[in-house]
Amino acid sequence: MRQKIKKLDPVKVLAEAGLSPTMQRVAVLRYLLLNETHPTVDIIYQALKKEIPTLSKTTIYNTLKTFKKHELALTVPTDEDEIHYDIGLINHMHFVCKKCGAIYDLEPASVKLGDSINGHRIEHYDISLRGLCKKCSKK
Amino acid sequence: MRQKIKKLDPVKVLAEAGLSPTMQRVAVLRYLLLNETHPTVDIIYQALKKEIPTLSKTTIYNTLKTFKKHELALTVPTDEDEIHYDIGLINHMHFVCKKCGAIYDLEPASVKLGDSINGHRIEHYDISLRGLCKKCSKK
DNA sequence: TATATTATTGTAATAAATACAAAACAGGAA
DNA sequence: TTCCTGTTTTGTATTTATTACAATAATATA
Repeated sequence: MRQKIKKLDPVKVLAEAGLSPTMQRVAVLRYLLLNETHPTVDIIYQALKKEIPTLSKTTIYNTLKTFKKHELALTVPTDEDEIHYDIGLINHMHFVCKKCGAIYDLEPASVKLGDSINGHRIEHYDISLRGLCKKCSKK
Repeated sequence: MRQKIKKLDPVKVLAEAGLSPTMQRVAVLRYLLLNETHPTVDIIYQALKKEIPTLSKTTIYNTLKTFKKHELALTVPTDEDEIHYDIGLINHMHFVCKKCGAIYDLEPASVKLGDSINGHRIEHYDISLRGLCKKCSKK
């Protein structure tokens, strides 16, 4: 599934989301499309500063917040204090290793405690749903 | 399911986890058992300071970290910057409202985008698995 | 009781994230 | 093109959640 993702054109994806394709947004989106590393804000900033020397960290924060609102990016819950981001164009499951902290992408599938997926043993899971709650959708 | 949880004795639960039942730990655990509010560190601190005036916020941090390691507590991924905690003795699903931020407990069930559960419309989901990854379990 | 280990406290430090205002940029209209 | 308006980026200053650490207190063990 990553292969399909990697071929997407950041400029087109931004246009479809109704966002102007500024150099900074294109760079951040391309970084998310091409990398499976679930980067933090700082990792993205350090990487892109090389190609855009005037880049500001605030821009990365703004851009990711905008992407998240438009569902182009999402945050991966981990036990660390820094927030990890991933491309949001497909639905993932994530496996986070308790020991080394590595984050793996998995195809959505039903899960049970004690099962293994791709050799990763599931000791715990969080299923977190988002949307409009009953009260808010009545308004 | 909350009803069963509420009747648990914090002292016994701590003993079973191999943790000494200090006044502070009992208070934090009881708070998590009795409240369905998915509190932050600060909310717990403000509430317990009334009964334990010498309480330190660092203790709440330490205690929750210990609880998490022993799987008595878990963190609920939200889009806010403060971490929300919940009792970890049963497996939950959580629904987080994008508009009002409310967090609901749900019974684990299979989910599909666009479905509704208890009137809450699922627009997005994160399935986050934890455990030992393939590499780490080989060592 | 005495001793060793563990837990708590409070302050100081860290660092992630935000607020804000100025400058730069993009896109549309004339 | 040129002007105009709203949007985006930038950089600094600020906020605040979280951690580090060392001293004190409490707990468990012999």
